[in-house]
Amino acid sequence: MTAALSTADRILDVAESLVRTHGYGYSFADIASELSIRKASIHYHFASKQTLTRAVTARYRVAFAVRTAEVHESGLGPLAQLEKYFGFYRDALRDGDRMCLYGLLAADCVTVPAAVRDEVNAFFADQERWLARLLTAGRRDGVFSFAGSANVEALALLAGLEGGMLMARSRRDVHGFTAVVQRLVANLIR
Amino acid sequence: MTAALSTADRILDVAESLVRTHGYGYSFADIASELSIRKASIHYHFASKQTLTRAVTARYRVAFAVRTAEVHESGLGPLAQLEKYFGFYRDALRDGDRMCLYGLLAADCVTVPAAVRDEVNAFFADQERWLARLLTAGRRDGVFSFAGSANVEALALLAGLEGGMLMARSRRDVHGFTAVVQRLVANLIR
DNA sequence: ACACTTCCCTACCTACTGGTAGATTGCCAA
DNA sequence: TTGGCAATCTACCAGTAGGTAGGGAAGTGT
Repeated sequence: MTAALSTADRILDVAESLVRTHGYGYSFADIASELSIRKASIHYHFASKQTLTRAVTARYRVAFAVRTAEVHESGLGPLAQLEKYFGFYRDALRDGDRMCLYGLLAADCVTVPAAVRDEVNAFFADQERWLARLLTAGRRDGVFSFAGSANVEALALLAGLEGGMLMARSRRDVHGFTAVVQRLVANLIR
Repeated sequence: MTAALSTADRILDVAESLVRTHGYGYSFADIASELSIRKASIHYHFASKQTLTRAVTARYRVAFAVRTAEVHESGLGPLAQLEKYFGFYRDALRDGDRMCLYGLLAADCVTVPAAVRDEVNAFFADQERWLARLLTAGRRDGVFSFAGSANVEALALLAGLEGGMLMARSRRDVHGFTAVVQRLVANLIR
């Protein structure tokens, strides 16, 4: 039997979903109505919007770190690991108007408080590190082929993923994202 | 002697700048204070936020089309044309917190009115078409090398550009964008 | 039985949003 | 001189934003 979610967790869930559609422009009123509670109750659990948003980003970042670590320790080959990793993004894009939490918050980086922006950039740094390690290992094994630094290649892949999600969502075309991802992979293994 | 800008043009200029920093979350109050006029005066020239935003996007899209057409007719080789094209994005990212108008509006695609979203997607379609044509010509001439459809390759390049701008702005790292762009080019010509 | 804590509520605040009504100003033509 | 138009203003609207003060209900430990 699963324990009922605490109010704080339910707030985090809804907030995460709203950030992934509206970015930092999400509203407390929307969370409250979704959960059939009052706005003031949210402030009991999370003092401010900044606090709540940071909690959402931190939680998501940890969850993502767990999943990528599992892939790393899976014993799969570099190519299979990369495809699993890309699958995380594709899954995030599916169902509804959601996309990557951090991509949207990066778009709102002028509005977002510094503490949240730090969390966003920390996420990107995490992903860059993880990808660079995988790329380095894959090149050593002769699976991947690219010129220059693995860090830049990792950054380029991330840019392709985030930009691909952004455009696919706007155009309501998930297939376009899939095609872009396939191309990113193809460019690495040829 | 240059004619003084009309109020409508000055509103468009400021609105464009604000959209490129805040996305659709820009405000009439900010435009008014920047121009030392009242909010109501903006509504005299542009009936609604939707109208103004669409005017901004349409103007920008035409201006961009003119610049890309100039590159196309410049007589430059495919590689030089591509680098000039990428330069447009790099320039847009420079000075301040601005980035590509359409990338930000795509991020706000849930909030943005349909008429504006159509304009955004039309821009992406323009760019995809222009790039695909250049890529096709470049591959025919033996300058570019890529597998599969030129349309998908064009989409992947656009995704890399938009995502690269997004991340570079959030991380306050224009150099990272430059590195990503160089990598995009390198992946094409090897 | 009592105090304390947790949790959520009602009611309210100030600031700001896009938008409207109507008066005012200044120019230009008859 | 006067009428009319373009452009801008003041003053206001309803709606929403995040946030606060304080009350009440329920449970817990003593």
